[in-house]
Amino acid sequence: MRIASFNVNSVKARLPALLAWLGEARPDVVCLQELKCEEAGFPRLEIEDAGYQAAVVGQKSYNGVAILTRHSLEVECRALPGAPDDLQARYVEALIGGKLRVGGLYLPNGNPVDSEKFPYKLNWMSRLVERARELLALEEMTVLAGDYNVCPSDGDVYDPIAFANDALCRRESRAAFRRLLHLGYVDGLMASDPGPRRFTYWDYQNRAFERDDGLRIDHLLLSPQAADRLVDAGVDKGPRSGGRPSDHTPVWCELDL
DNA sequence: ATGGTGGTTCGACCA
Repeated sequence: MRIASFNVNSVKARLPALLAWLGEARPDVVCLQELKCEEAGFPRLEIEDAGYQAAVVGQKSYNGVAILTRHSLEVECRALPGAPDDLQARYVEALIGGKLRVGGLYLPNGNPVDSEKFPYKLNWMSRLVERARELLALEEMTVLAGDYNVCPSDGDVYDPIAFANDALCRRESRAAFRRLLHLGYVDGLMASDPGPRRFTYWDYQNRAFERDDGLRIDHLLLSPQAADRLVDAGVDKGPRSGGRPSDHTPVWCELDL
């Protein structure tokens, strides 16, 4: 079972590239972020023609997440618990094939750090830690996949000094990410394929991709039951290399179920 | 020193 996360930066603008990648990579499950459309505008027919069911949580213009799968799909959750007045479309959770739980998330960016956006990010992360704790108690195979907007360490940043005060690298952001690891979740890519410069995002500006000036901010966190089944993981730079790319590229892992 | 990219949406915000 291959599970991937892909921030598409508009599912409509990325539809040809997304369909091409689904056809080549044929993942069993894909978590998408930054759909930038409401559920009614999601290209459901085209995705279904490619062989995927979709659980979609959207909003106009910003954010938006989905879980696509070639297997059975039961939606468990359409928002992160703990803030019923938070209408930002950033979390969706589903049971895949009746045996794998997948949470797809788009964590707030948090910049600039002196605005209300940074405390919103930290509050969102606290709620994610609580949900992750609840899920751990179920003792299921679970994957929390998405754009975390956190570089866990300086090795995940092409220029750590320039990003030292960025919301993606701040001590508070990294501490909250580590709380997920301390609960017992495993960083799938680091467990299977560690090493420097495993970036998943490159800015559109300054030829960042060509220079490999990137960040590792897209992550797959595995519950112990899922981590015990981990056989491989990687970053697929193909979609970032093609025409009209997203600024992110997919990260994936394979579980032996 | 400035602006540099791209998406949504049509001025400005977000990343």
